[in-house]
Parts: sequence; structure tokens; C-alpha cells
Amino acid sequence: MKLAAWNVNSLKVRLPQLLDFLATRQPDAVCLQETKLLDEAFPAAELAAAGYRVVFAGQKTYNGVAILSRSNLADVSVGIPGVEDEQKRVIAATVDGVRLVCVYCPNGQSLDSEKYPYKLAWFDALADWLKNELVRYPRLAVLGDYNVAPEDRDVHDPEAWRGSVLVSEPERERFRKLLALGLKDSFRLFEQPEKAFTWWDYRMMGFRRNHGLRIDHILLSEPLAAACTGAAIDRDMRKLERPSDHAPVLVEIGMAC
DNA sequence: ATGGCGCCACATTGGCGA
Repeated sequence: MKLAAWNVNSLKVRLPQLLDFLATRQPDAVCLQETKLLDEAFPAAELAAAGYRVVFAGQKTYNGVAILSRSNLADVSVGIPGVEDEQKRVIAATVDGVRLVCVYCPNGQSLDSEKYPYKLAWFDALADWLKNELVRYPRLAVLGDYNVAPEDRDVHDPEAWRGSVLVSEPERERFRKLLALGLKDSFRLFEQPEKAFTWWDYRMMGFRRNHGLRIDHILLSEPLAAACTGAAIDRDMRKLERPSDHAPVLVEIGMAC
């Protein structure tokens, strides 16, 4: 079972690239973030023609999440239960016995922004919810854009970024709290190249200079981590014309999990 | 040097992302 997560930064603009990604990588399921589409504009017909069922939760201009799957999507839920939030950041569904939680975690903007405490509180609510979800669904994956680079090795220039949003200690502590629930950072289950990132600034030739951060992650519960046979970042999608500023992340799960 | 790029919107500039 091949799973992917990709912040597409506008599904309207990136649909041709997504269709190319589906055709060439053949993932079983994909979690999308920043679709930036109202639900009535979601390209369900195009994705159905490509062989994918879809569930989605969108809004105008900002945020928006979706799950694509070649097989049935069951028990769909939107948002974090009990949390009032107009921002469409979470959608979950069960695919072939695996619970997929698609997340677009808040950016936070800067440490002195009111969006920063919102981000920290959002992570606390996510952790509270996932703690229960892991009991309900032992085979659970949380995929998406976390907007947190967990360690200095996930940052192209740790000294330049020290203490800023996306790398600050309170944010990293929230990320570690997710791991403490029993989730594994799939990327670190395997030997990986140094300076491996999932996001690069559009400006200043960030990608060409590999000035990036690893902020998109696939976290796996213990049973899925034990069956995971590979994890990678798909840098090729970032090399295309008019790319998203994020690259997709991928995992392969053995069928015998 | 707080810019720079890209996307979106009741657009021709500003908000936001990260």
C-alpha cells in the first residue's frame, strides 16, 4: 500500500501535476493540503476519470484538505471533533482497514502573531483527539503539512532559523507529543540523505540552492510502522514548471500488516 | 537590506504562506 501527502498550494493550478503524479507514482491513497477550493469547485470528475474516489473539505481562498483513494473511503470525518473551527484543516477516512488522517496544521506566521498560540492550541487538540483515535484504529496514519521542522537536521540553516516559527521549541515540543502517542516519523525509519527537505521558498532560488525545511510528514502507528518498507520525498514534482512550493512525501506499507 | 515568489480575491494592491 503506497500512501502520499502533498501540499499542492491550490488544486486548481496544480491539477495537471496531480494527475501526472497519480499516473506515474500510482499511489493507493493521497492526502492533499491547501486545495484552496470551495467544495462545489472540487475536480471530482477529473480524479474519478483517473481512478480515484475523493472526499474533501474546502473553503474559499485558504486551507482545504482532501483524501484520494483507489478503493473505498469509509467513515469520513471532517475537523477535530469538539473543536469549533471554520478553517478546513482536517479530514479522515478509512481505506482498506487503515485509518488516514489528513492534516494541514496551522502555519503560525510568527511568534508574536495571534496565529502562534492558535497553532499551539490546535496541536494540543489534535493530540487529545489522536490519542483516542489510536485506540479506535490501531492501524492509523497521520499525513500532511505539519508546519514544524522537528529537528535541526530538518532545516537548511539551523542558526538562521533558530527560534523562529516552524522550528521554535514550543512547536517542536508539540510535534514530539504526537510521537509520544505512539506515532513514528516514517521518514526517519530509514537511512536518508542529508539535507532532505519537503518545502523550499519560491524566492531567492530556494529550491535550486536547497534552502528548505522538512515540514511535511507521514506519522505511522506502531503496527503500520512495523510494516513500513520505505519512505521518501518526491523532489521531482518540485522541479516542474509552476510547482507547488512543497514536494509530496510517500510511504510504502507492506500488505501483511 | 524584512526584499524576493506565487496564489487568491468584489484586484491592479494587499493578505497570506513558510
